[in-house]
Amino acid sequence: MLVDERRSRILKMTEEQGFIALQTLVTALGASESTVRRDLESLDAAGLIQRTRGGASFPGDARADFDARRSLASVEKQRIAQRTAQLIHDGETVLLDGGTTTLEVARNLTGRSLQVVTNSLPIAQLLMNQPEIELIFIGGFVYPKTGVALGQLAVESLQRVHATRLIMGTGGITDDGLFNSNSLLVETERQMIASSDRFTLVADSSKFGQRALSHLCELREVDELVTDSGIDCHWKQMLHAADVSIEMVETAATEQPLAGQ
Amino acid sequence: MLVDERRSRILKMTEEQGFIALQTLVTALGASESTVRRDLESLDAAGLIQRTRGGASFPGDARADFDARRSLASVEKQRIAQRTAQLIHDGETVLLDGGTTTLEVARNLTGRSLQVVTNSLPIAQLLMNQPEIELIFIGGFVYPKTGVALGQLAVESLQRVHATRLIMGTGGITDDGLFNSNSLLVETERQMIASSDRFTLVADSSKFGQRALSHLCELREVDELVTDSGIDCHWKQMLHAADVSIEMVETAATEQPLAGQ
DNA sequence: TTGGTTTTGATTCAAAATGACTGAAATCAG
DNA sequence: CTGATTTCAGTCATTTTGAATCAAAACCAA
Repeated sequence: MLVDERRSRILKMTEEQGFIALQTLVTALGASESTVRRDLESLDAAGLIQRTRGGASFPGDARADFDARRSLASVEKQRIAQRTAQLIHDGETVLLDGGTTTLEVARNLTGRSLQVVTNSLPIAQLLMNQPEIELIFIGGFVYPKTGVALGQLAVESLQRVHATRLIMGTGGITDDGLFNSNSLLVETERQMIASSDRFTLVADSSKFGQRALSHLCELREVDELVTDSGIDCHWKQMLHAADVSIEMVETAATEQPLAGQ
Repeated sequence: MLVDERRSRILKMTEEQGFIALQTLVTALGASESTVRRDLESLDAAGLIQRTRGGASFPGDARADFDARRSLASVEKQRIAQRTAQLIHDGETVLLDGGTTTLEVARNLTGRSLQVVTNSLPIAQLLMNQPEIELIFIGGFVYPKTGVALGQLAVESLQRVHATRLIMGTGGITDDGLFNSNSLLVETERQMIASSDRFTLVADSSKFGQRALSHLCELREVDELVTDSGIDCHWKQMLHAADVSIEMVETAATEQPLAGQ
C-alpha cells in the first residue's frame, strides 16, 4: 500500500470515529506499529489529527477537546498572563478573545475595575461574578471545543462595540503574519482587530515558526506582543521591522537555576 | 480504555450530575480505584472539577451557587422541567431564557438532538459540550447575579434569530399578565417572544398572584403553560379564557401520601 | 546490474499508566 | 470518648506506550 493511501485512510477513520486507537489502525491497515506511529506523527505535525496516548483523535471531536482543557497553563503562560494584566489600566474597555492564554489573563484581572468584552464562555464564567467588572458577552454560534462564540452573529455584534485594547492569542506566527486553525474563528478575530484601538498579542515562544490553516492578519497589525525570553533573535528583528513593541518575561529555563523560588 | 476518554467521561458525568461518588466512577469506568483517584487529582489540579471526600463535584464560584440553587430546585420545579423537556421535539430550535426553572429544563435536554438559543451563561455552560446540541448564544451586557445577557445588544441579536419554541420562566402572574423584576430583562424577553413561534411558560403554582416591578406581557401571548397541580381554580379559568393550554404535573403534596417513593 | 536513498518492520530502552498494597487521617456509630 | 469503617496519599511491581536505533526491503536512477 502506498504512503498517501494509508495516511488518507487513517485520516478518514479518525474523522468518522472521532477517536481511534493505534492498535486498531495497525490491524486495519496491516502495517507495522512503527509505520503507523510514523504516520500519526506526520499527520499530527501537519495539524490534521491530534495525537493522544494510545492513538489519535480528530481535532473537532468533543472527546479531543479534553487535552486542550486539561493542559495546565505552563509557567511561561502564567508569566505572560500576569505581565499582560499589568499592561491594562483600570477603567479600560478590554476585548478578550478565547484561548488558554487569554483565560489566564482573565484570571489575573479579578478584582480590577474594568469593562470586559469577550466571546469566550470560560472567561465569561470566570468574570461574571466580579463586582468591579462590567461584562459584555459577544454572542454567536458556540464552538463546542473551546466554548467561544463565532460566526456571523458574533461578527455583527462586534461591529457594534468598541474597545481600547484587544488581547488575543494565536495558533502560530511566521514571516507571513498570524495564523489560526479555524476559519470561522479567524473571521471573527478579524472583526475584533477592527473594533479595537490597540492590539496586544499574547504568545509564548513556541508559537513562532508555527503555521496553521487560516491566515489571520499581517504582523504589522499587532501593536504589542507579550512573550517569553525563549524567542529567537531572528523573530525579534522581524517584529522590530514590523513595528511591534515587545514585552518579554523570563522563561522558566533561564530562571530556575537562579533561586529556589 | 484510554486516559483521555476516561477523564472526559468523568468530566461529563460530573457536569451532568453535579456530584459523583468515587465508587460510582470505579464501577462505571471499570478502572481501579487508584486510577480514578489519579484522574480526579489531575482534573482537580486543572480546575475542571472539585474534589470532595468520597468523590468529586463542580468547581468554581458560579458553579457552586449553581449547585446550591439546583439543590433548592423544588420537586415541583424538577417535575415541571421534565415535562417541559418532553414537549420539545427533536430537531426543534428552542429559545431558552435564563432562570432556575429553565436551567432545570436545560438539564433535561442533555443528549437530545436540538438547536438551542439562549442568553444564559449557566445554560450555555451546561450545554456547550453536548455533541448533539447546536448552541447559539445571545450576547449582551451580562447581569452579574444571574449570568444572563441583556440590553440593546441582546435585543438586536434576538432580532436576527428565529426559534420554533420559547421556554421562559416568570417572576409573577396576575390577571394583568406576566411580570418580572428587572426592566432590562423584560425588554429582552419581549424580543424573545417576538422571535419565537410558540411561547411555553414554565411556572410553579406559587407564582400565581405574584406581581413584580415590570410588566412583561399579556396572558394571551402565552401559548402553553407547564405548572403543578397546586394551581387554584380561579387561575385555571383565567388561563382558559386567555386561550393558554395547560400542562399540569402532580405536586409533591398530592403524591407523597401515595407511596414510600 | 550497481550504488544510493527511502520506506518499512523489528528490537530495545525509557517513560508513563495502571493496579494492588500500605499505613495514616477523617468520619461515623455506639 | 472509643473502636470500627471509610477514605485517602504514597509506594512499588507490572504492563503499556512511545521514541530511538538499526537492518532489511523496496525503490530509483544511471
